[in-house]
Amino acid sequence: MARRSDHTREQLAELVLGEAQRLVEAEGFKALTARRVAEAVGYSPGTLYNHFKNLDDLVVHVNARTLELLDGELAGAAPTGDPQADALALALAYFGFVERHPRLWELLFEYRLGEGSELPRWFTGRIEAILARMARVLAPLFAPEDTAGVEEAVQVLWASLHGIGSLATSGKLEVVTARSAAQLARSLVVHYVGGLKAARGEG
Amino acid sequence: MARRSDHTREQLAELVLGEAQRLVEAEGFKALTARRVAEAVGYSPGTLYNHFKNLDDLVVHVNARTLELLDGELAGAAPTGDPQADALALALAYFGFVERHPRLWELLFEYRLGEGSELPRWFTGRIEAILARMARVLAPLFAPEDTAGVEEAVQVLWASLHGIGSLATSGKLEVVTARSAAQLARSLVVHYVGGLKAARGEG
DNA sequence: TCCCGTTTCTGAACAGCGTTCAATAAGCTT
DNA sequence: AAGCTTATTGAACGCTGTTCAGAAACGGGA
Repeated sequence: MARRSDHTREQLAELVLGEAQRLVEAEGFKALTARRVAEAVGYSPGTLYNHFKNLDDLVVHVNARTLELLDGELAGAAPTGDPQADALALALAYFGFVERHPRLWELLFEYRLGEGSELPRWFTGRIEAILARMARVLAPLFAPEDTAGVEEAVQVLWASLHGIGSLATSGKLEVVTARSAAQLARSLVVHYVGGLKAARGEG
Repeated sequence: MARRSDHTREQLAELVLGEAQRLVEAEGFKALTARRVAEAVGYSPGTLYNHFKNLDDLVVHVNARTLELLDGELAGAAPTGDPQADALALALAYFGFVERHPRLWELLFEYRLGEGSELPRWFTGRIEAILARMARVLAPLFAPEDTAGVEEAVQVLWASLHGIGSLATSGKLEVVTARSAAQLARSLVVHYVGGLKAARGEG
């Protein structure tokens, strides 16, 4: 029996999250089972349920770490003030992350939680922090009071990048063509933001 | 024991697909289990494996039906010759379908097949037929010989619509705001196609 | 040092999953 | 009616998430 003095509560929770992350990166999220995580950390399956409500809860916490990673990646794309160039830099940084951590990205965005599991507020808050990065670079395209316009554009770009990543990681884009996800992202950002600029120029 | 004269091979396969579809529409794709489908059609679980290679195979066939439905929906959006208006009509028809059949759409695009299951060619062919609809309405925006340009634009729009649908059906967009998927699709199409037009005007 | 209350961990158990396959039943042909 | 072919069965295997009574380990006081 693993003795509880081996790790403090928090150490064990971190250990579990780390092994879960490793497991997903190595074998995809279908390998993330209670028994395999338990084996990896050297505790019994039941112990996991003393630290996480259920597997969905564990997944959410792994995903929180992934969001941290992603946010760090996006922080490397420093805004220049040109919305089109900055949005493109964010999009390319995003796909740099997807390419480096495809399976963590899958767990973050493709894993469907069970019916009983809602995303906690602290989690959606972290997503909003990432969206705020995009909002900042797009803001110059809109009138200062038009926050709804910025929000809409951010959501369109965010969802669209997500779609490109989704089809790319599931192999459903390569089936149709070998064109890379990053190239599609470039086309999306260049022309969508171009369309926004054109609309603003006319209005 | 169900007697084999109750249904011909094809009747039984159709019966299975119909009940599987009903099950998904009613309870989501997590309810699509071999035992429940078997119970619904009045046969034993093992019988399913005489008609389908495995559950993934069954899912692919249900999805083929869904693609049929979707294609029929999109056929209702008759092209007028104006790329922007026609692409928008296709996108709105697409989300009309997503709203009417969210769970079939989930099974089609969010269900991940197992490692051993590749999408059959007849299936990807049907998807390409749908993409061809979008290609036809976008073609006027490009030089006649620029098929690569059309292809890229089609894939960008297809993947982006997918992303909007994905975040919408998983509830990850409503969390941030109540703005509807269709409104985001409208913004995407209007400004992306607008950007394409602007780029063509300059080039 | 011993005891006791508290916390933590265990591992067997339960219900469900996809899938396989020997045995069985049903239908067709002669 | 007998034989042959095909379809169906349902038990079985190894997996899954999750629960919980019992056991083990710890911390504090006597």
